[in-house]
Amino acid sequence: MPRKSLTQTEIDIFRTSFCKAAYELYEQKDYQAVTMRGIAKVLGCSSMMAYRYFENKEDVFASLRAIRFDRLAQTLEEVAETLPPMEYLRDLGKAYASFAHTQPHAYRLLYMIPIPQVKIYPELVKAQGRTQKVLFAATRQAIESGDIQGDQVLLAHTYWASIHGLVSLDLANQLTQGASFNELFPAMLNRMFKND
Amino acid sequence: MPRKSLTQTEIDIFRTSFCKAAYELYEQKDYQAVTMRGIAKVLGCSSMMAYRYFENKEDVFASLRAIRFDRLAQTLEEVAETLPPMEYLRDLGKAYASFAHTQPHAYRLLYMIPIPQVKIYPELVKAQGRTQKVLFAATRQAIESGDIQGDQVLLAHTYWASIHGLVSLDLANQLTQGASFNELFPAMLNRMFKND
DNA sequence: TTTAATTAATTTACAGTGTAAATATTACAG
DNA sequence: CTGTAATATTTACACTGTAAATTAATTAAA
Repeated sequence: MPRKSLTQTEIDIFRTSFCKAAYELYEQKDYQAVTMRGIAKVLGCSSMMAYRYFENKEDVFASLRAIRFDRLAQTLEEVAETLPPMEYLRDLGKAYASFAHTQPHAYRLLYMIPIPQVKIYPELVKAQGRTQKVLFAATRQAIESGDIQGDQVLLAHTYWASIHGLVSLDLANQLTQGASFNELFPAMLNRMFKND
Repeated sequence: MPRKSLTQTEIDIFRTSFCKAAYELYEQKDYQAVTMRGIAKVLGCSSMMAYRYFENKEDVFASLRAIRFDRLAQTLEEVAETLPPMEYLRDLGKAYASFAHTQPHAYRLLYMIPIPQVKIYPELVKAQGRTQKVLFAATRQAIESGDIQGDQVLLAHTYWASIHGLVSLDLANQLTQGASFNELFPAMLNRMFKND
């Protein structure tokens, strides 16, 4: 007697297209301009559809974030593992910065828009971990091959933090003083790999 | 015949107390929870008072930002210029991280909350510049004393970016993998100053 | 084929937002 | 007092997220 429930794939399709529309709005304008009603209008459904398949607006953005984190992870995973390991590390850094540079909205979403209670979105935590994993593995390789010495966790974070720092200063328009990212970044990499 | 206009100091007093109330709300909750009506209620004035002495809500936040940037600059300026210059640089880094760590809300406001059209707020640009100036001067000292070699702009940005990167990853809760900021930061400084 | 059941989806409603426009209040010069 | 000009408040509007009420749709049983 009951009406047929939606299959999981049908639900996934809706969630996916909802997220896609949401992200396009976010890219065109900004965070504040993304409204539940606006997204629904793009999809041609009622506003409340969102609340059937998402918890709330924050849940939508958590999904957007998870998707983008996974895409960043994929980008890093696709970097060829050349030898020596230091070259691989450098290529990872380049790929990371390139992702941020070519998709600034995505990068801002990942690191520069506050999300309260990250931990209640396990998919998001998982996607974050996937991104970190690549950098950590590369650092371990470089240590094991003897190219650098030191604690793995420390080295990985130092490397990551430096790149992220430069990228986010750039995206926050803080790189004044006649210093552009494209000049600073290669020089920074050279410096980091100079003597070890 | 006209009613007495407010003096500039009276206007300044209002703007200051309005900003103070706004920042307290921002600290207690978050960006979204700061509303023009809410601030006005704290001050006991009507909501529209804000619009006489501020352009709009964004203008209020630009002021909050400028105030905090100036405070960061002051913190850095107060760091004693010890010798050798490398020690001074290290102390600046510590002070910078300490500011971010003890006042995470302020730091987030400075770097991690998007503000469109920074350039139309000259006071904000000025306060940002004041902060940068200290770091740049210290780097120049270290170069002139021969403690480090290289391009001044590059070195200053590399140093700044690394610290900022670690701080902001920490505030974004991205330092998992059993690595805390308090462990990573001193080790990072040691590494940066090891061989130059 | 009608009917009852049950889920999906929409509509309505509410409290709250930023802020423009209309209104009221105040204080001085004549 | 009265006109004037500045200050301050009130009202109003178009939005927002989302809870609650309602309608629509689809199935299985009678």
